[in-house]
Amino acid sequence: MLKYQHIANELEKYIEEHALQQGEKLPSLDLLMTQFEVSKSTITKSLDLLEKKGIVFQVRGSGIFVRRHKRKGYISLLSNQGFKKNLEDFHITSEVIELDVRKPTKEAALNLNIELDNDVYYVKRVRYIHGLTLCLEESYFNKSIITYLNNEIISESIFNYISEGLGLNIGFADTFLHVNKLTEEEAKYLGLRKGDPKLYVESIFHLTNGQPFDFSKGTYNYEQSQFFVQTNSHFL
Amino acid sequence: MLKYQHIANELEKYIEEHALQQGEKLPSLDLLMTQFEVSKSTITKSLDLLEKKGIVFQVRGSGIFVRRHKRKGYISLLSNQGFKKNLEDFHITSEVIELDVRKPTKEAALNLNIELDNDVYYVKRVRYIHGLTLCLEESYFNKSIITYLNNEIISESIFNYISEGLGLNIGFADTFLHVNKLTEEEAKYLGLRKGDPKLYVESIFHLTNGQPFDFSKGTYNYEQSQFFVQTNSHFL
DNA sequence: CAGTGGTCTAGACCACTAT
DNA sequence: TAGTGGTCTAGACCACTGG
Repeated sequence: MLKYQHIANELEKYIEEHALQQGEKLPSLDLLMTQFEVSKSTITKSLDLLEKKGIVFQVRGSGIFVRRHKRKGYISLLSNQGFKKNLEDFHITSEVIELDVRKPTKEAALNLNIELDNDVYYVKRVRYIHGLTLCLEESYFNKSIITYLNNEIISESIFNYISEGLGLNIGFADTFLHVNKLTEEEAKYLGLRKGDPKLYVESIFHLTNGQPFDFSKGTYNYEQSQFFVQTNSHFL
Repeated sequence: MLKYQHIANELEKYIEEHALQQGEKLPSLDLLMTQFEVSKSTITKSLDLLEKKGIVFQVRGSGIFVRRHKRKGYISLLSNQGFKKNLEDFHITSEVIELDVRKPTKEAALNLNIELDNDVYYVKRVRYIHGLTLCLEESYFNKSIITYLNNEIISESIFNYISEGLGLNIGFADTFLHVNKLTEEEAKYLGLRKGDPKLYVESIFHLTNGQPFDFSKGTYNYEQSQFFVQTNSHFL
């Protein structure tokens, strides 16, 4: 493991275990340098990583502080992997409705950057949070990248299988959000009524080399839809 | 201006002016080093910044590539500053409904981390996008930080005034999203009907030193609500 | 195996904060 | 003005990609 990643993990663990709250101060750069026996740049890199993740903020001339909001029960729009990572805190389960190999729709082909006669894995699932319907999701996986899927895999964490099982490196994702009214079919799956509000989410996931491998469309139950996003300074 | 910021700006401008598309390659690190006459770390820092912003992605052993999605008309949930920055592309206007100094609600006091008897500026606005109602927004500004506001300022960009006019450094924000049904009052302001879907957004903005200065609650017109978020590798 | 990006170091110097 | 974080350099060495 890389030094700066290791240090970042240690610091994150430290914050977690000591239940540090927003605004609490971490040791100074100098101290961390000597404690971890690395150069200043390496510590800086660790802290930049934690800052990107929204876990700390650094104030020149003052110190390094914990960043942590107070609200519980919100799902991060960023720490995502089809949301699995923080779903461990959330008891998420899935019911698979369809799984097969087929040709992509025009829309899927466009978003996956493939031809209409290439194969994709098509997955349709209902996902539950604490036993309540969270969303109805359709996914298209580029079969020339994701070469094999089965029922067991997609009931668990697909993204974990992609990294560990297939040895692929997941890079980045683009996510598009709309608010709209439920259709009759969607309402049925979610246990709501036609015309009720929905959050509609499309995501395109890419490997580190930029190739899109997953195009997903999800319709979220508005009653369970509490999301949050952390924004950093360079955006403001 | 810092070197790495300057270089990042130049590269961003270059990508913009040459209308480079997703996947197009930028010059190698070595080339950039010699062109800009800086050390490798400085170039790396520039590129890391652009990567954070979702403008490029780097592939070890291969090169530096432009990252850019294809969809138009989406508002970034991150490049926000109350959304002003990318609103320049969007012709946003505001109508001020209320502006006064008052005591905060419990909710506002909690989120701004102040006492109930401290003063806040209260601002209520309807915001329009291309002349259509985008959202109804209520904001609470900590008056001990934002010492003065008037109608002219809040019709323009509040955040610009805070940085330029007041010389304050805006640091980071936490944003919480819900989907729900419009109340009668909200529907009236947005020109929709009671019970229609809404996106409800709460944001807490902080200075670089971690002090919250603005708590805002916005109700978005679902017909104009198209948002996107870019996720980077360290989250996946 | 050549080219390209990533990690890490040691150290100089700068900019801001708190007291 | 002491303490603390931020920028920048020059260079060594590592890890991955692609022909």
